[in-house]
Amino acid sequence: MSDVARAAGVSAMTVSNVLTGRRRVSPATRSRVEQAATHLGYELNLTARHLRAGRTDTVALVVPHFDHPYFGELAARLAGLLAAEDRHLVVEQTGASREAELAAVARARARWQLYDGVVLSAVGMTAADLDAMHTSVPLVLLGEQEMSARYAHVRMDNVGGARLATAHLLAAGARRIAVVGGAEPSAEAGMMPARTLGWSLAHDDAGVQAAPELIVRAPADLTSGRDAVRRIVREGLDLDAVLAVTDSLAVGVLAGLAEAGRRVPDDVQVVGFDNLASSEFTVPALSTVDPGHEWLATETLRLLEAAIARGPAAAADGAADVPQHVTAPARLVLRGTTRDHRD
Amino acid sequence: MSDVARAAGVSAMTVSNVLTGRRRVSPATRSRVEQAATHLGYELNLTARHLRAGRTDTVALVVPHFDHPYFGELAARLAGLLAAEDRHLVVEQTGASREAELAAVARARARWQLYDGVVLSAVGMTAADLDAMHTSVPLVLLGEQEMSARYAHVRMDNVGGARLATAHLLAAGARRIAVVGGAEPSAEAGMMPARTLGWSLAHDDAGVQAAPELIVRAPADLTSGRDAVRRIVREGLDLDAVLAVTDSLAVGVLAGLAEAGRRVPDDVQVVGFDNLASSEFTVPALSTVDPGHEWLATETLRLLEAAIARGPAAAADGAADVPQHVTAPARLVLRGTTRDHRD
DNA sequence: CTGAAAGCGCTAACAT
DNA sequence: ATGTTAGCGCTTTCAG
Repeated sequence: MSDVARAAGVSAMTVSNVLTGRRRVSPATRSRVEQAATHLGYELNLTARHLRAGRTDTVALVVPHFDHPYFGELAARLAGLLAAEDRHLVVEQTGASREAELAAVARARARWQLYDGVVLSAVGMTAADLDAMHTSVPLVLLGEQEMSARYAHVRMDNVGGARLATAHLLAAGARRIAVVGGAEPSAEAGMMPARTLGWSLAHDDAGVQAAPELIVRAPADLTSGRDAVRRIVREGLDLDAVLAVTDSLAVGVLAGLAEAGRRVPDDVQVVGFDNLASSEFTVPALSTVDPGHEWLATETLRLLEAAIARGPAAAADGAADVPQHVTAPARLVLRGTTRDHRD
Repeated sequence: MSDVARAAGVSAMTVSNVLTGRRRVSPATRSRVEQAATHLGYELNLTARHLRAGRTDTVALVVPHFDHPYFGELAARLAGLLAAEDRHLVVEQTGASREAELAAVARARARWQLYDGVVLSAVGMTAADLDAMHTSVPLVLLGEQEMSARYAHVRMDNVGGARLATAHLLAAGARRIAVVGGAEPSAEAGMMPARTLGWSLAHDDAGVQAAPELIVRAPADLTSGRDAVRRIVREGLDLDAVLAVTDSLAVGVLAGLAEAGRRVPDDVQVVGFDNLASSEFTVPALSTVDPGHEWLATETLRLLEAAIARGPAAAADGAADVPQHVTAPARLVLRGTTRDHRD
């Protein structure tokens, strides 16, 4: 920068002023500076500006794995909202497992200071892990960990959404509903247990006995969805519907059912959860639970703004002005993998 | 940091030494420092370190849009490779259109200095745009722009891949092959023209007349794939196969064909291009061109390393040691949307 | 093994 | 409208 200043015959301060536009600079000087800058191929050093300013106008979204469409969609939404105020979004990855997440978070404490705020989507961390994590960086948590009082938290209505979906299947006549990606039902233990709880509650609501052997454990990916169906078929389990706890699983389930020659929705109905953009385009089109994407993104940023406003200092202590915990409203999207109600 | 130093009764320098491990520190001092740091909740300021060091150990992948599975997969691969050497990957988005890309690139010149190197995946920029873009940041280009001599460039074999796929369709008996996402055939004008050229050349190879009315223009997304089929059906166009220039389009095409009651592959065969992870799970499973993902990621980083080693200074001038341009080898992956050869 | 000084490149605050 | 000074928080270099 001083090179440019020298070339233009002014001080570094004036160059800075031209670049930021913060102070009035006479047109003549301005153009001399601009010429000199172009001529020298000068590029502002943001690292230095950030150090000086103590802020970076950048928010990070930290996700378990880059390669998951859900986070891509979320990132795009957040980036859109941030761009409107001239701020940037960068996406970083932790690495899915609890261990990887903890390691990443440990390393990240320092790293996150590079950002004005962080949206952390943690899948493997427990509430205890979160409490052990101290960071002064304004943070919003996304996901299904138990609430940590120290950080703002945005979550989906997993129980409600799964309950809605299962209720629809039951109303459409299904009586043997497998929950692929299921787990021990619980509102507290993560996404899979919560969605399984919704499945279970819907059965109670309808006065139908839920069959525990239809809880099919599976990681939330495409391959596992197909494998789950193969397993079900191999074991000769009777079923007339599937609640897949994620759309990725549902896509795998559809592939598995096709492979097994089961017709969807005539023989087996399927409902997913997430309403990914691609889910409208499966054959048949996937019925699914929409977790309230827009709402989630907007609310996440609102809470992050609040955390940033509270200041990095306050982020760590349970200030009077407590971080909020909100739940997005889920909504059922009916397409071609379910039959109509019979009522 | 000076706070920690004071609390531990040492100098800031010693704190730094404890943190970096670069110099020997006596165990006693080390533990005093560590205690003080934990006690004060001290977090190293990376911005300052980066300013001082002139490097950030971070590489950025800049993509048109977060919400595209192809880039998610690429990012995951690059992150994996980088993590092995304790370096970080962040993903940023430009915004798909040429205008957005140019604006982003203009703003980005300064921004990219935050990184040791940048992998830029540009879809809308022309060679002229690239030449107009001066940056001292080590850069590798991904995509189908004409080669810019100034930057290393990794591309897919679009022409070869599409030619391979089309040849297979022709050999399997198809004679009316629509190219969805097609364009004026050309090796120079971007991904769509290149893949359309492959389609055209395969016809020449087989001595079959390619029907120009079967070039169906469409942006590369799911909806457009379905819309393209709807248009084809509405216009009563005769066809027995589709080359979709991306897997996303192909998925939309499959949805459109299902909607129109055309059986795949009996009535219409379909081949995509990209081999996304999800493409194995369509019904029927999508036959597609694999652009050599692994190879692409590895090669990209190799070239980026070279650019970084050449140094930021050299990035701008056409040094003796010229940046390289490489093309990944494409491979046909046959699954359920194509019929077998009849030869 | 530890410390003091200096500076990375920028900009707020205070001159002029 | 422009310049001077000082300092953001770290680490390299040179001294002890």
